[in-house]
Amino acid sequence: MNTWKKILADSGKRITRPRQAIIDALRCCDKPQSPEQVLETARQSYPNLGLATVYRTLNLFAEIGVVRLIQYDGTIRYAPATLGHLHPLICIECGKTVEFHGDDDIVDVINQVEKDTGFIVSEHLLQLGGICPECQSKQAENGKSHGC
Amino acid sequence: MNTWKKILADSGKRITRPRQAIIDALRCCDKPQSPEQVLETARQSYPNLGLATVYRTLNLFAEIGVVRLIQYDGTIRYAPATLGHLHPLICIECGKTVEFHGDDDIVDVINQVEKDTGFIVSEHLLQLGGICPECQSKQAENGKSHGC
DNA sequence: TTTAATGCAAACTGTTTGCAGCTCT
DNA sequence: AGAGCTGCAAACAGTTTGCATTAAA
Repeated sequence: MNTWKKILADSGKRITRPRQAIIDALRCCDKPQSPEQVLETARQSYPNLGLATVYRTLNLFAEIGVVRLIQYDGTIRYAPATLGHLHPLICIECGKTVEFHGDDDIVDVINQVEKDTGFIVSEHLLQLGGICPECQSKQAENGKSHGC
Repeated sequence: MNTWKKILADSGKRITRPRQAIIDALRCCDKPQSPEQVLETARQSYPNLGLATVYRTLNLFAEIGVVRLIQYDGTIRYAPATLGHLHPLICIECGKTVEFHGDDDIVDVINQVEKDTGFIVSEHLLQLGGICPECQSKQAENGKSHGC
């Protein structure tokens, strides 16, 4: 069974067509999307979806950990959250987002910071940005398309 | 000379009373603030400051690197940016923000990620959250005030 | 059948913009 | 003196909410 369905069911929420469409929309594209973009994409499979539902659903999904908020270009966007604690790596050319697992490594940073500041660190937000392999190739051969 | 004044002057911008008040407001409090909060604070020293000016000034300051945007509680707030590349560490109890220097340490993470993903990593966003020493003491002695 | 979830539209907040007057340099 | 900056108010965009209806369990 798909994990998000299980999480929803376990928290007493319903699995509905709109919610399916929204999850699919988030997954279809590698980029983090704004609510408006999610609406547009999701309407391809469920045409009379409403924007309010998108907002309500994204908030719900964020609460139960099915999607994650990403600070992207000064605004907050949404991307599916892989289980476990992963961090987004965003291509600054095409917006493609992949995830990486960096927790083990930043433990050192956190220990150092705790020692220096006296804080007890319990949360962290880590995002990286760079150029993905595809865009590196494109740049090398001077192409300049922007795909989704 | 204060650094922000130099940066402003060097980019051909003017040093005005409203801008002074806004910088002071950001510095008076350890917490990252919303534009509305900045307005309120800054009006204590410059009463007929307008909200539009706060927005324009914060945007300008962010562009030239005098303030930094911080994702705090789902919204984006502003804090003074210390020169050099520092990261915010935010107390989840009282909101107090201090900065730490973690670049040397996350170089390892970045190297690993580049090897794993093929990305060339050029930017990073790192924020930590936790409990500051003061709030640890307060918790220990069961106090529960929320100061600024 | 029961209650959560939805779609629509209206309300609301936060942010940007146009413009006449002001102020830094 | 002149360009940049400001305050005000109006415009705008993004997000939330109320309510009658629909659909999941």
